[in-house]
Amino acid sequence: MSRPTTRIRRAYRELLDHHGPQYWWPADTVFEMMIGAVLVQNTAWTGAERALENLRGRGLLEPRALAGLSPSRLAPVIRPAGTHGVKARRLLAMTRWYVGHGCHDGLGAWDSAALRASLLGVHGIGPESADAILCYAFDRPVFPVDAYARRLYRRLGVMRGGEGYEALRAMTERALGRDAARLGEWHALVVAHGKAVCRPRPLCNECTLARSCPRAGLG
DNA sequence: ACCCAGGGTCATA
DNA sequence: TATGACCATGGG
Repeated sequence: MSRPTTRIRRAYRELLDHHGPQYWWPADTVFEMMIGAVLVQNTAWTGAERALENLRGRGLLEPRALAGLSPSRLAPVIRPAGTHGVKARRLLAMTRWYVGHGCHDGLGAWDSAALRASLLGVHGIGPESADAILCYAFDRPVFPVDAYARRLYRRLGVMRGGEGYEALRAMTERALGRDAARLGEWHALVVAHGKAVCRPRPLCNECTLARSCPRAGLG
C-alpha cells in the first residue's frame, strides 16, 4: 500500500498520459471565467456554455454592463444553465464584488488567503467555486475539490471516510505541489476521467483507473 | 419517466 | 455539524 501522495501523483501521470492536457479553463477573460464558475454549478457545461454565449451576444460579459441589470432581466438570458433565478442573483452579487474591488487589477495584488476569504463572503460562491476561481482566474495554487474528486479518491483508497473539503484540498496540494497550472490540470483531468468512465457506462475501457468508477461494477 | 450534471443557501434538529 | 429541501434546464 503506497502513500496517498504517491497514489495521487501516479494517478495524475496516468490520466495525463491517457487523456492528454485539458486546456482548462475555457474563457477569454478573468471575468468570463468567474461567470462560468457560477453558471456551471450543479449543471452540465453545455448548458453553462449556452448561457455564456447568450451573455456574450448581448455584451454582458463586461462587468459594468452586467452590473446594470436587474435579476429579473438577467434570469431569462442565462436560462439554459438551469436554476437561473438563483444564478442571476449570484452573478450580480459576484459582479458587484468584482467591480467594487477594482476588478482584476485591484484584486491581483491580494494574497491568496485574503482573496479566498473575500470570495467566500460573496453570496453564491462556496468552497469549490472560490477555489476554481482562485486557481484558473487568479492563477493561485489551490485545488478545487468536486464530486468527481471525492469519488476518485474514495476508489483510489486515499480517503478513510469522512474527510472534509479542506482535508482533501490539503492532501492534493501536498501530493502535487503548490503549482496552479498542475493543480488546475489535475482538476480538469479528474472531471474528464469521471465523465468518460461514469456515463453512461465505462467508455474508457483501456484506462487503468476505470475501476475508480462506482457505477462501473468493478468494486 | 427517471437520473444526473464541473454547488450553494437556507431552514431545521 | 449534519442532513434535507430547494433551485430548474437539458441530455442520456
